[in-house]
Amino acid sequence: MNQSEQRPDPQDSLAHEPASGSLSARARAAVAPQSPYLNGLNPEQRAAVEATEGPVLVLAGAGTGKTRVLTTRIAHLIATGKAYPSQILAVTFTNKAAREMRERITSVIGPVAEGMQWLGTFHSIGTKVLRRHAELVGLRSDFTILGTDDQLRLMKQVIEAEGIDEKRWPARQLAGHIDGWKNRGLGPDQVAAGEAGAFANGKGGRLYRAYQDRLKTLNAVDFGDLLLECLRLWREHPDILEQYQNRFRYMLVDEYQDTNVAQYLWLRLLAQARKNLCCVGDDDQSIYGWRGAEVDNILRFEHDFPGATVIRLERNYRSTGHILSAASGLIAKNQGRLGKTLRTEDEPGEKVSITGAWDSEDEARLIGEEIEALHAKKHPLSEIAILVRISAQMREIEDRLVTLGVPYRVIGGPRFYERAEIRDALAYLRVVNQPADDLAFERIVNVPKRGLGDATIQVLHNHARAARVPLVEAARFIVETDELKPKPRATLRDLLISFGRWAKLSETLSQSEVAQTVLEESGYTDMWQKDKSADAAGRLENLKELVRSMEEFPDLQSFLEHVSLVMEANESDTTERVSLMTLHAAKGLEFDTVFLPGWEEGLFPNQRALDESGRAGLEEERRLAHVGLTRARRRAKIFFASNRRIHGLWNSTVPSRFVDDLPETNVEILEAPANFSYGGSRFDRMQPFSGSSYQTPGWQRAQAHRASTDDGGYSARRSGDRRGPVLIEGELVAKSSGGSGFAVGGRVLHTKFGPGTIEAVDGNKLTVEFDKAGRKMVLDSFVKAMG
DNA sequence: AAGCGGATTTTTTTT
DNA sequence: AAATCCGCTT
Repeated sequence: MNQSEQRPDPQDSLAHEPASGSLSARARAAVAPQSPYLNGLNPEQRAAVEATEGPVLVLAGAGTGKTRVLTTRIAHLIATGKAYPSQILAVTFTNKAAREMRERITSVIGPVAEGMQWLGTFHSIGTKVLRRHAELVGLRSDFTILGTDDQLRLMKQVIEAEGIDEKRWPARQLAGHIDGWKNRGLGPDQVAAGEAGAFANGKGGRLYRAYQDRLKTLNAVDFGDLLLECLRLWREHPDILEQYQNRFRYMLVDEYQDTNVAQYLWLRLLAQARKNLCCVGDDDQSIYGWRGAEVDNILRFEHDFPGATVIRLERNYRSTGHILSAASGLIAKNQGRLGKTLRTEDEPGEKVSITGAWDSEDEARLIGEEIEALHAKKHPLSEIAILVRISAQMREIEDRLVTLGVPYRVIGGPRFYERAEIRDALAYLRVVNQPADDLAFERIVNVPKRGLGDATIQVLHNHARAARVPLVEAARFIVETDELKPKPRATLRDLLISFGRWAKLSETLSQSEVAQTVLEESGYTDMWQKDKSADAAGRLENLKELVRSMEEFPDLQSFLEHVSLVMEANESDTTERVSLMTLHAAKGLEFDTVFLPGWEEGLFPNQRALDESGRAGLEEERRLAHVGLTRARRRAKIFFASNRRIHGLWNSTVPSRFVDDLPETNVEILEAPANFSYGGSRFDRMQPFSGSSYQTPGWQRAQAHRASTDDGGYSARRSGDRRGPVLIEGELVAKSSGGSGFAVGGRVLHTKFGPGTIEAVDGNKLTVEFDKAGRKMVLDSFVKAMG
């Protein structure tokens, strides 16, 4: 990064004492007494900017100007001379957020902001710290950062080395455990024995330790280590911790609700000394609990940092009245929250619409029609987003958009550097750069296929382990023996010669030229050119992009660093398109019009989230709904379908409880079949949420299971074997199903499932044994009584 | 060593 | 329905 040349700045002498009282600082403060950057802030925002000393928690609801507060606060610290740019630690979660913040600070106070060398993600800052003190935690400063795939490969090796059946105890699962431990700041020695023992008959802790040992041998770390090793470093070397505590006069954290325990500990160590820690976040937007984020961190802030100032930003500058009230009403149903009430001075605007569709295809069709109508009214497509709960919902919507010729773009998906072709290309470069990189070598030794399969690799491994040398070294030895069959032996020899040649090349050619050559001569480019699958062209495109982007870096080392932590696909596509993404990917974005399909029980709230995390899971799902709604500036449109195919099977579904959580005055029901009438649906849920009944096997699975195993007669069923609370019946049936009067034993005809016999009546839901389709639960409006 | 076919699995995703 | 994985065959 560019270092600031503007003025003397104690950037590299960590021991240099702060200079807030210095003449230069005071002089600089005097230059800008008016602080023009503070203009236009509302009182709360201004308070958040000016409360520079001590712990501060800024609870910033959606659309309340959070980023503005954060950037202005940094500008304020610098402009008033309270700190040099290099003395401010500013942490974000994504590189994108870090980049945007840097840009915005620059636009407020100019290029001084370039001197903020400690603005970045937890991981990039952790990397920086570790590289400086690598030897103290048993690494060399040029350690490599492993991606998920390398990690998995390594774990497989560890599991096998311990003589454990990888099929019974999959590496993926172990990776999950280790990841979880690292998220919680636990090293191999700190994991509770009972917990570690749950994996592989008590070998969990041992595998964790073995994995860490292997990482050290390879001079590698995984993402979790970037934080964990910092913790260890600081705990074991208080003098070094002190240097950092002195350096970081002010600390800021964005999206605090997403921090995990390790990150919390990391921050706490640093903040202990000066306590100038400002955390900005929104407990109502915590949606990453499933990957270790602890909402508790934000809920407990005042407790953890006594004397903390808490500032609430509740003025929303994004959405119109109805949307905001709908979102507020929804989130108010959550128990565990600090409580904020968003308000707007904007007009009420359109109500949030709720549309019932017959099935998911119908739903996609309705959305497509509305988009076309909006487009016809000159609504820019780039201001329209469709937010889904799970990626699987995208396909049908994409199909529809393609049919209609509506241009769209999918946001999210696999990251550029996670793609196989990029990882492969990088692996080649890693081996050229550092032949001892076993993981990289193993990855590409047989890509493209050269006939060096498992058997050959095994031989290499055996020698490498016996002689305690890297695989490449072992390979050099083996090709001189006759241990391998002639063919693989010759192939391997050729490959080694190639690597030698490429390494020489890198002395004279530029990095990107070397990459180009390696990819061509190794046959890698060729492999994709011969590939006839649909995405082969895209992959070649990505490889080109990779080679091109290398030109911007002085050496391979810094490029690899960049790529393992930062690199993203370039999204410089400015064409007019509708955006399609998951709700998770939508956080932080906003659009004029937002479509929210799939608000059905089981899908959203997601059944699995409920099964695995109970009430906490439900609340996180509700926060997700809240995030979805608050993405909309002027129009939010909710959809649900009565039939949806899940894993290839048609299921009839029931509107999400979140639909019922919306205040009636802020919504309008469109095209809803009679029985979806809003007032009624809130009273006749299939199964009101009540802890115990939702605990384990998912309601739907339980339902399905019951349907398939319980083939007893009516008597058993009629005698009230229905689990869970008793539902209000009768009244609504009479009201909504009018003359139909469905009764147990009656014959009905369903548009999709054909004829069947009613097994049970439950409000406006019927359990029907269909002649062809088996037992299903359907809404009575979708069947006709048969004579 | 590689490729086919049956079996199994199926959320959300950053670094 | 689809994609991925695993094991068996060639």
